[in-house]
Amino acid sequence: MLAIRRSKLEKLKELGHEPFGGRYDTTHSPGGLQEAFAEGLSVRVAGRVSARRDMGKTLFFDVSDIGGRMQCFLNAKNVPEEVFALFRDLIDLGDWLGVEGETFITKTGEPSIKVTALTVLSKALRPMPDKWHGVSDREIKYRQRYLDLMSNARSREVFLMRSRVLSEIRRYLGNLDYLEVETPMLQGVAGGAAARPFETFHNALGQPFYLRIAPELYLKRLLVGGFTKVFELNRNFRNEGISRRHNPEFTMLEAYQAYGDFEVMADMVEDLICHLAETFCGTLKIEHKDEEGLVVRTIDLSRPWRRTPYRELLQQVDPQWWEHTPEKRRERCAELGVEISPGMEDYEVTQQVFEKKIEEKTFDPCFVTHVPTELVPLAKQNRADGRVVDVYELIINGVEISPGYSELNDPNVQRSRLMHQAGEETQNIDEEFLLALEHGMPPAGGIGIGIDRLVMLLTGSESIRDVVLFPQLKNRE
RNA sequence: GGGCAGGUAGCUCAGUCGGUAGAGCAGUUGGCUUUUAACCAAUUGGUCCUGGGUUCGAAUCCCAGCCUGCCCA
Repeated sequence: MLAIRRSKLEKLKELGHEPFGGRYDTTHSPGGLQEAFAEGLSVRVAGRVSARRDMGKTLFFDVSDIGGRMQCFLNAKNVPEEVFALFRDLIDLGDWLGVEGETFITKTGEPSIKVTALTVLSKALRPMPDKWHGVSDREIKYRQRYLDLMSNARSREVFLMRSRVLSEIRRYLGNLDYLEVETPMLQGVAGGAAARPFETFHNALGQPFYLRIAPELYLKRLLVGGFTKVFELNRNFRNEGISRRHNPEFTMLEAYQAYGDFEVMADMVEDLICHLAETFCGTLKIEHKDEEGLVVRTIDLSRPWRRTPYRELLQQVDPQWWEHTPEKRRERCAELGVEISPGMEDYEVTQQVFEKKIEEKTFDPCFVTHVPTELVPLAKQNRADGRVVDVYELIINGVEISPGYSELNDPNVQRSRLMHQAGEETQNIDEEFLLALEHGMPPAGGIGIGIDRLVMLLTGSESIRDVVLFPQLKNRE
C-alpha cells in the first residue's frame, strides 16, 4: 500500500504538482464555512480528504480539520479534464487539499463547494483508520493521537472543549483582575504538596533540581511582592502511580487572592465551575454515559453547593467516630471494610475512612471544610479549634477537584508546621519561602483546581487519558 | 507491586474440538453525472505480539517475556 501511494506521489511530481505543498490562503475553514454558509460564494478552503463518494463522471468528497467538514462536488463537465483526473487518480483518503470553487446546495440539501481548482497540500503515504469505527485500540489512540483525532468525532469534541475551557478560565480570572504568572518548574526544593518529585540535574550549575509538584510556594512569594490577585495555570509533575485518574504530569490551576479566605475562594470556584458547565455543557445537570450511550450517572451542579465539616461527614459513617480511642477506630476500619496499614498515624486512619466511605461516594459537589491540621501544613488553623484548619476540599464525581485554603502567613507557625511534616528530612524545607514570609505575606485565600479532572467531569470521560492529548505510556521496545 | 482481560490484514473484528488464515471497511481493477458508512462486480493484502515447549501438525494447549486496558495496593 505504501508503494502504491509512493508511485502516486511520483506521478504528482511528474505532472508538476508539489506533493507537500506550501502556503495556501483560505477564505474559510471547513467548519467556518459550514457556519457562515450562503450560496454563490467564491471560496478557498483547505483540509484533509476525509471521505469520497465516486460516481463516475461526478464525485463528492469531504475536506475536514479539527473544527469541522465541508462537502466538495467535482463534476467532469465543470472542470478541465486534468483537474478531474488529478483527483480521481492521484488523491486518496487522508491527503490534504486546497479547494477553490463556488458554494451551492445539492439536491439532498447538503451545503457544498462546486470545485473549480485543486491544490495538493500534502500527500498521505499511509492510510486513514476505519472510516466508520475510527481507531478504538487504546494504545493507538494514545500513542498516535493524530489518528484518533482524525477519525473520532468524540475525541475532537473533548479536546476542543478542553482548549476552550482553559481559555475561558483565563478570561474569567482576567475579568476579576487576576494576573497570570509563570513560576519555576525546576525547583531546588519540591514544595507545596506531599508527593514524590522527578529528579534532574543542571550540568552548568552542578546542582540537582526537582520538577515541581506544585507552584504554591512561589505564588506566595508573589503575594509578598505585592501581586494581590495572581494565578498560574500549567503543569505539575508527580513521580507516582499511573491510573485512570493519575498522569505523572497534570495541569493545575492555582489562584491566590490577598485579603480573602477559603470561603471567598469557595464562592469563586463554585461560580467558575457553574459558569463553565453552563457555557460548555449548556446545563448544570451533567450526564455521564457509557459506551452504548446509556446515562450511568448524573451530576447535579445546582447551587448552592453543600458545605460540610470533615468532622460531621465522619459522624455520618459512625456517629461515635470522634469519641472512639485510636485502637477502636482501627477496629471500626476492619468492620467497615476499609484497609489500613499498621504504620499509619491516627489521623491517617481517619483519612482512609474519609476517602473510601465519603469521597468515593460523593458525586454532587460538596465542600468538605475544616479538615484536620495534620493533613494541610500550609493553611491557617481555625481560631476556635486549633485541631482543624480553615480550608475546603471540593469533591465532585468521587474525586477531589479543588482544595481551597485560608493561607497560613505567620512565618513562625509555618516553620514549625513544615518542620513537623518534614520530620528528619529537614533538607525538604524551602528556607527561601520561609524567608519571604518573614517579609510579610498578606492574609489570602488560595485555591487549586485539577484541570484534567475538571475536564473529565465536563466531558463525561472515565479516564484522564481521554482528556490528556499525549498521556504517559511505557516506551515500546 | 498483585489479580483479571486483551494483542490475528492499514483499521474494526470473527476464528468451532489442535488439521490449508476469514469478514467488513480501506486499497487495486472495471462500471456508474447529486452522493453522504454511496452503490454493483472482481481482486490484492498476514512476523496470528515475541521467544521457547508439547505434538505428525499450534492463531488455538503449556511456560517465560513485552505492550495495553480494568481492578486492587
